[in-house]
Amino acid sequence: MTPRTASRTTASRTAAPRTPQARRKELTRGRLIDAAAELFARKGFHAVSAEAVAEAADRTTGALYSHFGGKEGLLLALLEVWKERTAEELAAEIAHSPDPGDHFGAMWRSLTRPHPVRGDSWLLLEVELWLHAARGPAVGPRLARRYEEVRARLGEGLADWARATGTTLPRSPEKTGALVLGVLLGCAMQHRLDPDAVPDALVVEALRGPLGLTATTATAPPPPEGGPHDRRR
Amino acid sequence: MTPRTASRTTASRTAAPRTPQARRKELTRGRLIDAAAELFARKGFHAVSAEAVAEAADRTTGALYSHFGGKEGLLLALLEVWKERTAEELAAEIAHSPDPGDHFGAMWRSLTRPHPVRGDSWLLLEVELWLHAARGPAVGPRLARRYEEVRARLGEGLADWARATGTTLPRSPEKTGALVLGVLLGCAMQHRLDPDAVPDALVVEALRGPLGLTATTATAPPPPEGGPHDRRR
DNA sequence: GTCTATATTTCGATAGAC
DNA sequence: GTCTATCGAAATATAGAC
Repeated sequence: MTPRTASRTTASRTAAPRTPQARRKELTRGRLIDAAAELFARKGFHAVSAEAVAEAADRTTGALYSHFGGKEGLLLALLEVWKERTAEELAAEIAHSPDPGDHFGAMWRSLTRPHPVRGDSWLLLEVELWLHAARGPAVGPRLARRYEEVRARLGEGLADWARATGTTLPRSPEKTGALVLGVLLGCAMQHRLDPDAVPDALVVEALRGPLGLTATTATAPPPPEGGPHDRRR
Repeated sequence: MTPRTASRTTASRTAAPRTPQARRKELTRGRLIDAAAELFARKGFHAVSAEAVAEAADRTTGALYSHFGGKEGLLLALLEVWKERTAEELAAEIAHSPDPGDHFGAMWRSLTRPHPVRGDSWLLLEVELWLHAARGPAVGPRLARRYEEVRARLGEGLADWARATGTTLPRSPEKTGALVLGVLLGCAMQHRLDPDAVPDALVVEALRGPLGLTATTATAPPPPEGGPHDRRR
């Protein structure tokens, strides 16, 4: 690393910039993106004015337009940062706990519980971005690539675990990742509206299905005997 | 347009009204709600003006405010109609095909394929409404009740099927419905961004998991032999 | 009940000073 | 690069005619 100027061109990656101006620039960028993530998640993209975002970031609309060209550009930049962050967190989480039982529980909790840094708006932003992606061709392909990456990482992590434990995944890693991600997303959305309807244990146990494991495990006792099912909540 | 036959019996229910004024009123209501469903789904609630909705319904903002008091009221009315329609369709679908194999396939296709009457914006509106519900206390409890009803219907339909075939659901109907709905929703959202990543057969097969059926069935051939998994797309 | 017209506010985006 | 000031457009909601 040469701590030289490299004044005009794009600074090397997103590492710490050298000059005070570049520092200020990156700081402003980060503050605007963070504020956008918070506000877009809590109120929605179209319900938030560019001025509100700038104000929340302790900047003005001028800075916002100078950096991103407008609200739409800010959204795209947010998507990229969002993508990187999630990939990093996911990789760290997978590397951390090799047991998919704890792993699934951790993932589920990270989806449903308020996060210390990103608050409880994680799922809201995820869905907000999905809506924009499903509607417009500008955001669509980018978010599609992100989901593809998440599926791949997830699937490979599970494949590694299966290989290590001698098991065999019943499906390709990509398809396994798609199912796991689908269950997590669909259940998290229901959980958000009615937490009691989707207990933690239910999701964690159901996630074993895509891995080819039978659902009968230790956590939940099987139904007593003749009754077709229990109606306990 | 003189209302000659004032057959003013008590206007029973939401059936066809008697007087021309009432007819016109219900027609306007319906047109506004349909236009709102279409536009809210395609562009989002906050991105659509009240005037645009009224225009698409061949009415004016005055009529909209007279009926619903504003855009928010229109959204709430839409939610109620939406709830009834989905419940009816779901009940009809369940009653129609008793085999859950075909049943799941039909449900999945109805989620992912363009519908002749409601177009391809079904999922978009569903997610749009979810976002509003997750954000505001006005919409939240209403949509939560709707999901609860869908889970109950779904679960009971599956419990009936299980009882008829001698099988036993590994979980309560509510929990089974929650899992099935979760898989459908989460997979449909991925499918929307990248249809190839979530093949039809994958979802239909995976939906057997929550029913307690083993995944190895007729549709998909098991992996050849020693290979841990195939990487085919 | 519905329409026309409008009052009031707010938004997105830009120009120019520093 | 960032801020102040501002313009034109568009939004919500209302008032009054029919």
